[in-house]
Amino acid sequence: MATDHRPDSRRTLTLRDVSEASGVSEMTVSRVLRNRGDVSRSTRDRVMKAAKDLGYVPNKIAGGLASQRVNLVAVIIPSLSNMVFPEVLTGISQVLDDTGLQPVVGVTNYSPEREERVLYEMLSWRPSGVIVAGLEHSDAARAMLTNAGIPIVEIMDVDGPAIDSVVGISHHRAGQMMAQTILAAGYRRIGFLGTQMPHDHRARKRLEGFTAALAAAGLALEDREYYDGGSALLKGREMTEAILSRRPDLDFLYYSNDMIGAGGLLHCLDAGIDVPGRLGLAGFNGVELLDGLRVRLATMDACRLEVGRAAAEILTGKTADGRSSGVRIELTPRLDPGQTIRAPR
Amino acid sequence: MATDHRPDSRRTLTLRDVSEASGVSEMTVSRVLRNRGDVSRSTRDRVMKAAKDLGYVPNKIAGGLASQRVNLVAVIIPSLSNMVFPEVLTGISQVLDDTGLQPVVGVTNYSPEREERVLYEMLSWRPSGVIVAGLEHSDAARAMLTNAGIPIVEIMDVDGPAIDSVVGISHHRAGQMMAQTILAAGYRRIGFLGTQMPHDHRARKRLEGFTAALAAAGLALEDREYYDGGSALLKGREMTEAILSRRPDLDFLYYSNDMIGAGGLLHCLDAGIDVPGRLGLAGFNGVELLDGLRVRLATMDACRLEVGRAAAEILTGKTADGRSSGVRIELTPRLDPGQTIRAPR
DNA sequence: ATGCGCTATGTTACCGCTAACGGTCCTCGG
DNA sequence: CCGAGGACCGTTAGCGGTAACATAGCGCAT
Repeated sequence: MATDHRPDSRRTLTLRDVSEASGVSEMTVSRVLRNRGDVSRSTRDRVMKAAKDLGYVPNKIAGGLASQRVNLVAVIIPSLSNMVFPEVLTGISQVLDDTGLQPVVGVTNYSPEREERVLYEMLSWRPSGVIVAGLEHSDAARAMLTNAGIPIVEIMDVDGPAIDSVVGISHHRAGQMMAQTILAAGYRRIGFLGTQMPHDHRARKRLEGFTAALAAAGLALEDREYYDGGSALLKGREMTEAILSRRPDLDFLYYSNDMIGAGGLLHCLDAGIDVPGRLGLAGFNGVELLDGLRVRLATMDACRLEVGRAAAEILTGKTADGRSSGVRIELTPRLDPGQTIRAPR
Repeated sequence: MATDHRPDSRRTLTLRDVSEASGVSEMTVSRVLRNRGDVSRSTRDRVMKAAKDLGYVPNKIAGGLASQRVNLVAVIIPSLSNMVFPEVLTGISQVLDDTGLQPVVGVTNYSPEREERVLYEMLSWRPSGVIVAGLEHSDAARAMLTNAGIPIVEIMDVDGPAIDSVVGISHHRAGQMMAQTILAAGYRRIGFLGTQMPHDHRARKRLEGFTAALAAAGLALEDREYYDGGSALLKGREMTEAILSRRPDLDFLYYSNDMIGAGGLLHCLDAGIDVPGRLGLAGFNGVELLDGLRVRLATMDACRLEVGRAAAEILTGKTADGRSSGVRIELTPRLDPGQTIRAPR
């Protein structure tokens, strides 16, 4: 650094400074500041005052090393721009706020390599727990998680073996359920529009469940359209126009997420297409945005907030039996038919 | 914790384990793992192999205490659900990824008390820098920042005195600029729709700049509408309907953010209102979402990505003169007239 | 041979805090 | 009056690394 950052040219404060200022031992100061152990009311007040006057801020680095306990929870998610994950984070924070634990977020950008790096980085801070999105990890990442010696919660997805605890929904079944609903409504020529992300396993599983249900009815997807990057709403519009001009006979479009679904819906409304009569639409995630559209898009809620809360509760031992590992919670997504799937016939 | 988390019943590994496994001193292992100092090729390889085989993960708590350096940058923002902040974060990450520094995010929910708490918590980890949104802080928070002895960058806003460095735009001028554009287009009966957030100082400053420019032209806001919580898009719709039914004579609506602006635009389109002929609209932020609408909303880009990047560059000393404190960067927001402001007359 | 400079490695002394234990009063029942 | 037990506070010994300073070995010019 090129410049000085000691406004008052003092080195940073330590417990010793507070102890000298208040005339007690460092240990007593430590006890006061952590609110632990017996300290008389009078000394407590004196120490508190001294600490505040000096502007003392404890050093958790030193504290963590000494106590072998760190009040951090590593939260590893693929992205922050998806809106789904901030909502999960909100759930986590809600629960963690009451405890001493603090979430630290790492973002992987859907890259296994980055996940590995981020995880390594996080674990090197010796957090007291890890919440990580998804069940798919590199071998190295899996090994790190297994050997970390702390509770691990994999979230968002329950379709596969868990390392320790797991909280989420079955995306396979979610896709299935949506397909069955669509079929029950009489739609038959179905197209899919999704993201070009090989590492979005949950989207993949939804599609697998979806096509499996179609296959069970002797059907297959008629057409697909993928996108990559850019404004999802705009892409949804463009892709919808593209797929419909290619296959005007399609009677249903299944989108891998609500954002492109909303784009598609906007296109259909603008183009004067009869929704849900001639064409049905459905997305996934139950994003708040949809509430603002004139026509409500059919969607499925992935219980993001609840997933976050449950994961945090596991780490804090707030489970039914107080266990903080080996817990498995499968939530059931709610299917909201909105106004873009016609009534079953 | 109720359950055991030592799959292999070993305590967690330390440098000593690696040193014993590779037959060199702990110091040499430390050098290898940090890639610092001279170590022969052969021992380096041996140590690396041992570390990998054991699955050793360094303990940054101990390392940080010993070296008095912590590769963390505290990033303190009001919210994650605003989309603006994740984008700033992206900018920060882009720059920090190349350095050894790692961002740690704290969220304040626009509450000064929470900001103070989060800041205290963050500083207790002794980060090597702080990036904090806004110039308004409690006295205690300001004192902590001043005395932390590390570079501080306040971002998003330059209208006011900075503690150390600052990167952002002038929201006052942004509001002014928008008002002038609107006036130049001939609109005269102007309404405002915004959030009910006393602590969103940037929104407040925009509105102040906006009304100041109106006043300079002898005008004032004709009506206002505020909301609080819920889906911004929907609220935008509802508020727009409400304000227009109350004051059908308004010829322009200025929104405090793009999300409610987009909601308003959708309402107008659905209601068949002539935009921008009879009614003009404008928002703020340049969110990606707008690209997906049939009609592009007038907006102003707050240079979020650039703000994040510049802030991170200051902390890493990547400035013109290598300084990492006392830097001031004012960016100029771009006004995008979109298709909801008519041509100047 | 001598000593210099370099590379490669080891030793020592902490970093700031807390767990664990010890000590000192004081109270109070027997 | 004594000892047990509690309230309160101090002392000691690390936690797992790293900075800073040796130290050992080697090639090479003198």
